[in-house]
Amino acid sequence: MPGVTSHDVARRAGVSQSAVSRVFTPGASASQATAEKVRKAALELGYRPNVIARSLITGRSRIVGLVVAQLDNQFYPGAVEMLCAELKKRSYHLLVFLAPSDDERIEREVAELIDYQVDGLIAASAAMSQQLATRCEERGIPVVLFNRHQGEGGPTAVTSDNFEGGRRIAEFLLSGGHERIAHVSGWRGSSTGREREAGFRSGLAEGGSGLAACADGMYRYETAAEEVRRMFAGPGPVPDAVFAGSDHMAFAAMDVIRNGMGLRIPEDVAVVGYDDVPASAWSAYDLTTVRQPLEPMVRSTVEQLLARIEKPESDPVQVRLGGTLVVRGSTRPECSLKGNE
Amino acid sequence: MPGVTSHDVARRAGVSQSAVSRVFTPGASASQATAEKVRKAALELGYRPNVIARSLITGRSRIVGLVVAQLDNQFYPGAVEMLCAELKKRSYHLLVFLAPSDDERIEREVAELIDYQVDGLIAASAAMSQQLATRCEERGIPVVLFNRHQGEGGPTAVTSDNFEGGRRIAEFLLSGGHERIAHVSGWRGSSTGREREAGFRSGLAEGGSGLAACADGMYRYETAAEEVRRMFAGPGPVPDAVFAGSDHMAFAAMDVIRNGMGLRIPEDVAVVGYDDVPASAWSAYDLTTVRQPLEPMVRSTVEQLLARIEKPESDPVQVRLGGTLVVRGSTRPECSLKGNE
DNA sequence: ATGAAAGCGCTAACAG
DNA sequence: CTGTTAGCGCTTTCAT
Repeated sequence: MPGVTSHDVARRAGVSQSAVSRVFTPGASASQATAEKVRKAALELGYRPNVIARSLITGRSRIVGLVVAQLDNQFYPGAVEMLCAELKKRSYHLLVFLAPSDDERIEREVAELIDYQVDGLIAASAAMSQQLATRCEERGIPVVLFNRHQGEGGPTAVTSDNFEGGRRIAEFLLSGGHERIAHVSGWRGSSTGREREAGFRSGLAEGGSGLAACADGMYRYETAAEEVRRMFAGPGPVPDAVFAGSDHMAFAAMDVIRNGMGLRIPEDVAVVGYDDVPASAWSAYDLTTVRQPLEPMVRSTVEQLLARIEKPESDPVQVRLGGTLVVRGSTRPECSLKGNE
Repeated sequence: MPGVTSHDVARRAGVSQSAVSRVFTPGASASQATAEKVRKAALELGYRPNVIARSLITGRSRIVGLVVAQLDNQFYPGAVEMLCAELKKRSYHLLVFLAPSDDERIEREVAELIDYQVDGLIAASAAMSQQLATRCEERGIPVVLFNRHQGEGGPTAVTSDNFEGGRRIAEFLLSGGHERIAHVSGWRGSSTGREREAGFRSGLAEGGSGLAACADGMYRYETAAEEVRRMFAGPGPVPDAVFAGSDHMAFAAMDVIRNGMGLRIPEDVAVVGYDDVPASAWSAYDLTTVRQPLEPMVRSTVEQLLARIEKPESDPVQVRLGGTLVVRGSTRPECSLKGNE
C-alpha cells in the first residue's frame, strides 16, 4: 500500500503520469473523463499524492510554524486549538516549536525553523519574537506576531487593544471607590504587558488617582504570587484593589489574598484580570476581566499570514481588535462601567 | 540567501556535490580536510541542507504527528510541552492535529496524517485512537497511544496504572470514614476512564463499601458540573465524598459543591481528582489527587515511538507506570494512606 | 575517501 | 486537453 506512485495510477488508468498529477493539483485542467478514470484508479490502488515531493517542487510545504511558550497559561492552549482549526480549513498544518528560555538556543531554533521550510510563522512567544521576526523575514518567511507587536516598523502583528483595556479597568475600579490600587504587570519586556500597564496608569491618572503599588509578575503564577505577598506584607497600607496583567496571574493574586492573607474578595480587596480564560468563569475565581477577542484574533492572524504567504511583497499590517470588560464577582457591585461595548 | 544549494557550496569549496552531502549526513564518511573546506564554504554562503529534499529520498521526515483534543484540560498542554521538548532532543518535530469530533472527519484527518509522511504518531485523544492506530500501522506508520490503551492486541501504549490509582483513592477515602461516596467518571469510552472507575469500585468493595452515586462526566467541566449538581439535588442522601476521574472535572465538582450547594470542602464533602495538573496545587482548589508521572510517561512515549520508527518490525509494548497519591486540603485529615510510594 | 551518475515522486513548462 | 521532457535538492550506489 505505501509506495503507490502517480506512475502506477497512470498505468492503471491508461493515461500519462502528468495527467494524474493534474487531477490532483487544484489549479490544473483535466477533462471530466480523464479525471474520473484517474480517480477510480487512485482509489483502487489507495494512491495519495506525496506531499514531500510536491513541496520540493512548489517550494511550499503548507506547514506553518508556531512558536509558543507558557502553555500553562490557559490563554495559549485555547489559541493553539483555534489556530490549528482555522489553518486546517485552509489546508495548512501546524508545526509546533517551544520557545527556548536561554538565548543560545534561540539561534538554533530559528535555524531549524527555517530548515523546515515552513511557509510562514506565527510567533506567540514574547521572548523570541524580535530575533525570529527579522531573521525569518530576511529569508522570505512571513511572520505574524500573535498577541504582541513591535510597533510600526515591525512585522505584521495581531493584538487586542491592551492600552484601552487597561484604561477601562482603571475607570471601572475608580467608579467603585477604590483608593489603594495595585498592579501586577505582565512581563515588561512584552508590548502587551507594557501597554496594559500604561493604559491602566493613564486611566488612573485621568481619574485623579495613581498606583499604590506595582510589580512585574512576569506572566508567571509563582512570580505574581510572590509579588502580591510582598505588596500585602509591606509597610504601607494594604491595597483594596489589584489589577493583574493576565488572568493566570490574577488567580495567583486571589489565592494569596484569600488563603494567604485571609482577606475577602471582593469585600476587602477587588481583583481584576486580563484575557478571560475559561477558568475565570469558574465560580472558585469568578474573575472580573477583559476578554480578549480570541476568535477574531486567530482568524485575523491566519488571514494575514496567508495573505503574506501568497503575496510576500505586501506590507506588514498592524491589526488591533477591541476587548470587552466582563464583570464578575471578584469586584464589588458598586463598580460600574459605561460605554463598554 | 534562500536557494543556496549543495552545488553552490561544492563549487566554492572545490569539491563534488556528493562530498558536501556527506559532510552534512550524520553517518557518512569524509576526510577532516574536506569537511573543513565544506563547512567553511557553507557558512560563508549561509547554506543549510534542504530538509524536504532529504525527506524525499530517505523517506523520513523527522516529523511526528500528535493527535490531541481537550486542550482546555491542563493535563494535555503540559504533555504537549514535554513531548515537544523531548522530541527536540532527538531532532524530531511535532505536527499537531486536533481530533475532530464527528466521525466523518476522522477519515479525512487520518488520510491527511498519512499524506504528511509523519514518521510516527502519538495519539493523545481517546476518540480517534481506534481507527487511527489500525489505519496508520497498516501503512507502516508506528503509533503510540499516550494515556490510553487498547489492550494486549493493540498498538504500543503508555499509561499510568489507572486501576491502582482508583483503588488507592477508595482505600484512602474509606480510611477517613466516608460512607456515601460518589464518582464522576472520565468518559467511559476511554480505557483510562473505565479503569479508574473499576479500580475505585474494586477498592470500595474490598473495604466492604460501594458507590452511592455514579455518572459519566465525559472529562468535561460542564458535564461534570451538571452531574454533580444532579447528585446533590437528588432524592437520596447527599454524598460525603466525590472522586472525579480527572482534576479538570474535580474543579467542576468543587465549584458546584461550594458555590452551588453551599457546602464546605472537606468538612461536608471530600473531593479527590486525578492527574495532578498545576491548578490542583493552587490554594483555591488545593485538591487531593493522584499524580500521573508525566515526565516518565512522555519520555517513555518518545522512546517507544522512536524505537518502532527505527525497527518497525518490533512488537508493540504496553508500558504502565505508577502514580502517586498527593494529599491536599480537599480531603479530611482523618483520611490516611499506607503503602503509598 | 571521493566523484560521477542515477534517481526519490512530483510539478511545470513545452509542444502537439 | 494531453503527453513528453526537465528538473526540484538531495542521498546513495558504484566505480575509481
